[in-house]
Amino acid sequence: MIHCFIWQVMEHSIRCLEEQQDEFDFKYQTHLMDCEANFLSDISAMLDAADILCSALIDEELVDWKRRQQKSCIGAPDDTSLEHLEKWFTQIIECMFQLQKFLQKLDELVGKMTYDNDPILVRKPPLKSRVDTLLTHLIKSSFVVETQPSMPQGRGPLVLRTNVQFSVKVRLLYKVSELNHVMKVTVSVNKFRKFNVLGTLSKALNMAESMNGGMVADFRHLVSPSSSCMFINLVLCFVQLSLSVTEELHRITFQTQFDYQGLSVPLETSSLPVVVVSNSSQQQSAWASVLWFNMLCSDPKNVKFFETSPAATWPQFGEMLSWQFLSCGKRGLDSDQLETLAIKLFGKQQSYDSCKISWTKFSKENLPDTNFTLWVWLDGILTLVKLYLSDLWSDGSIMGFVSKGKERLLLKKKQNGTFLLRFSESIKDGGITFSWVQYANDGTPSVQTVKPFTSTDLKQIALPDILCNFRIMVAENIPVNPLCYLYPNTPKDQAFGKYYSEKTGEENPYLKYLKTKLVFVSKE
Amino acid sequence: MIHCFIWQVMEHSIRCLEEQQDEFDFKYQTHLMDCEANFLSDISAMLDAADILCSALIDEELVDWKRRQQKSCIGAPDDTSLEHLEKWFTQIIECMFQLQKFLQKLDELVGKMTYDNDPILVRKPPLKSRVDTLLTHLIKSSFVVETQPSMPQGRGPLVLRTNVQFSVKVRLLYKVSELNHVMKVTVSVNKFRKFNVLGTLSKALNMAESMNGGMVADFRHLVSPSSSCMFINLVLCFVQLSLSVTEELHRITFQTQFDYQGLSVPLETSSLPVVVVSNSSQQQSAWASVLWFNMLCSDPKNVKFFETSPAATWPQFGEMLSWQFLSCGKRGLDSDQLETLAIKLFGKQQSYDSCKISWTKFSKENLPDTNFTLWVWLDGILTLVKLYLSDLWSDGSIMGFVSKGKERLLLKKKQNGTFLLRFSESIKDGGITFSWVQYANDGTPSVQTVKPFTSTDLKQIALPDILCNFRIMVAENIPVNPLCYLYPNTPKDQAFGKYYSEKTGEENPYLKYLKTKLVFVSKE
DNA sequence: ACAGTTTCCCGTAAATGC
DNA sequence: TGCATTTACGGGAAACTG
Repeated sequence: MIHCFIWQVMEHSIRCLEEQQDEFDFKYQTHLMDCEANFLSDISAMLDAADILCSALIDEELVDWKRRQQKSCIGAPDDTSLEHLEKWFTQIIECMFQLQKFLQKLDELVGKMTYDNDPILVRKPPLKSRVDTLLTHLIKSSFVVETQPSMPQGRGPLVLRTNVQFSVKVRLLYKVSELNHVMKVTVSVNKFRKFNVLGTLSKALNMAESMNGGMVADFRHLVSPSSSCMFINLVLCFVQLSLSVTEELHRITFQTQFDYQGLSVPLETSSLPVVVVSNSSQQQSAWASVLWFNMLCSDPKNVKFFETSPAATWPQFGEMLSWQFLSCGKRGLDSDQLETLAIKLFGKQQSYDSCKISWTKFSKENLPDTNFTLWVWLDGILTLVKLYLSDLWSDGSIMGFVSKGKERLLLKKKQNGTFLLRFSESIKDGGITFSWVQYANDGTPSVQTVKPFTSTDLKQIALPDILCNFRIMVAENIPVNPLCYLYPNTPKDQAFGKYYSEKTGEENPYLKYLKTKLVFVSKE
Repeated sequence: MIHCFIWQVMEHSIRCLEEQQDEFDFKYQTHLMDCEANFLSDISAMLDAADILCSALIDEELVDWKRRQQKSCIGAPDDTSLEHLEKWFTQIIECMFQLQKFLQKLDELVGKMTYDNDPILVRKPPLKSRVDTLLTHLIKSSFVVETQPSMPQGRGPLVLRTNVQFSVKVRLLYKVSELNHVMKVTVSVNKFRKFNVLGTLSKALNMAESMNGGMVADFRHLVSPSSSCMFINLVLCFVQLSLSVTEELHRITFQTQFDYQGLSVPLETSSLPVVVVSNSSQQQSAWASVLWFNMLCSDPKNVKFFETSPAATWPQFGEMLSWQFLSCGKRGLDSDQLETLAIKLFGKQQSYDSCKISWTKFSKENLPDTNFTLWVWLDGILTLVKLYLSDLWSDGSIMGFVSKGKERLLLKKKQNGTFLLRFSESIKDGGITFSWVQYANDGTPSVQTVKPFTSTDLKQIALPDILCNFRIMVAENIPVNPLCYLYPNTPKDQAFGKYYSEKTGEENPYLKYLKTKLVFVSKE
């Protein structure tokens, strides 16, 4: 909303600037001799307007975009398109170049016929310098990382693995075809540990490679070289003593030179901090670091972030968690689910807004009665959802986060055969279980829970099929399926029918054989 | 048997040679002046004996050992220890060096006091030359590849993968501690395709590294370099047009220099042909090539072996197949199983001894009514046996290769619930199925077969557990296990009971949960 | 388009370092 | 010795290449 308004203002301001310029142009053509002083005043006024525009653009819009990009990296559904920014940067920069040209024309005129006290002699140089400063500032700011470093199949950006390709896009927000393929960008990685970028270390900005027409360079490959350490490394190691590899933040820096219209500006930008791992077993904790950094810190240069143990408020943390589920299963966490988690973390409270969770609690200390951390637990569930449960999760069929006590309360109020799906709290790599209510002959309800299914199980048989075919051997040795209604009262087949993979078995060519079916059974 | 005899003869001959030498030594000390001529004759006689010994050793024993090594590479249970050969080579070479020394001593004597027609002047040089020739021949022959190139986790030797380490041992059969760590060996690979050996291209022979005390060098890493082709490659490509990568045979050659006791001999030896693959998906056909080569060809230099389409006789082929099962499951193929295969290949015959199977039939042409070759079929079964059935296979509980017709005949003669295990003929990656006989109320037997289980199934549940828990839902919806006796009449639990993994389920910590069990069921 | 071949790289296991 | 980190590489899939 606010953005829309700002955009309108922006558009309007830029149009004004352009109109001013047209007017100026007209005056220049017709009345130059008469009113030089006026022109200079006009230019000055235009620069005042441009100053304001620039700071709106660079200090607000661009900063906002960078924050949106950061949040988007960790799963927030924010818009990160650069369309508007590119348009504005291009227009303002074009205007400034025009102004620069007018000032040059004035120089030529001055050369032809000058007189004492000519206001141009006195007032022009500071104007020219203002234009140069503005242009330089604009162009420097327009060199940005459009797509943060990421591995093609990685779970998210900003986690890189040695000896595996990654790509990153840098671009100029000033779109001018003359510069296409001309600017060479070089990359470097700060070397806490010993990393080198392999492959082409410099590459030309290339308009064609960008999806939306910007100028782009992409780079690949990070390797641990075999060269020996330098002394400087030892010092850094000392400073970083307590940090693990996945808490080491690295900046990938891009440098290039802007040479155009007589203006020469060295450009530099850098990625958000990246975490470098050597094996995919480290990706889980690497991603935790990326989440934590981008949730809490907007300064990409702050590579010492993890030296101070930073804490998050519950609202920040809950929102970030919700983004993770959004990324993995196209649905965030609802308020009940979030409350279950808040109670798990802080105990029952009036409000959780001022509760804080530390980095240590998130990813270092084990949860009570387990040998894994909060993040390991949640990430196991996220992985399970992503790989095997995304349909059910996005349907909202999985209550997921609900305490055993609350589960019992909920089910006991419902009809026989009502069940719900809940994530295991005691399984490290993600487990999902179901509980159902059944009534004894005397009408007393009892709630039963099955041993949680893990990714190993779900790889074999999809959860809807498990629910469909689950049987309990009752006393007479007759198998019975105790699941009828998904809580609160959706008939099982209505909730899951579309995912049953049954009908199969026909396509197999072994018609002379008896078909077998793999099913889970329980003995009561 | 024959070998034992030869060994005895060898031992004896060497002892004779040594005794002759002692005698000679004695004479030399006491009567030299008297009977030079006799000495020369003695030396000559000794050389005659040594000649015979050498050719027995080099042309027979060493050749036999090399053939045994070749067969052992493809799974034959042959002994490939080098103990005896090392002993004999060492003893003979030591003798020869002694002789050489005596002849040198004679030189010194001749220097002191010579007379015309001294027989030494005339007869000694040819003797010395014979000693040198023999020694050179012995030492050249004693440089051998003790362990053929293989990857640590490879399925067998002689298949190497680019960018994966392999090791190979070369050694001298002449054991002399003075040479330990002195001889540098260099490796090279003939470059049909563009391979380079990375890492240390030369390495010192090292006594310590050998398990049994010989001298050993091992090498690692084969990589495809990025350098461009040479013209010569084009020519070779043309010649090799119809050969696939896995039919390209490469020789790894080792060179070194023997310098000892004034004798200097350049040594060279090479591995059996190796097949180089770039991905494990090529290992199957690579191993087929290695099998075929080493079954049929004893000339390691014959890298053009696959240019002529070589055929094997059924006895050769069947034996080789049996070795494969021996390697994978500690039991070869019995005559019934081999006959089933022979019938499958050649139809019913009186004798299969003169039947031939071509390389094409083995590994190029698809089996009738399938889209895979004979080797792909067999290798799938071998893999299944190795990974999931080695116990049952080595127990002999798996009949495996039996035609459906014969199966029916066998079972119909047996009591109700008799079953047997058979490999699927129609599944590419190995499948095993069971068939059982059951009698209708009127006493007519019928044979039923279940859909084959593949490695995917057996990864989930071991075959003994499948047999134990298999149920058929009979009309009243009551599950019944139709399997009672393993053919001919072993009670099921007696054959498989020791492998049931049941009793488990206790160790899991989810006691509050209902335990589930994954089982295969069939509807009749 | 396509098949043979290689490259890429995930994830397990083992090795290495500290 | 135990834990943190890296290396090795099997095997599935994608990319390459004639």
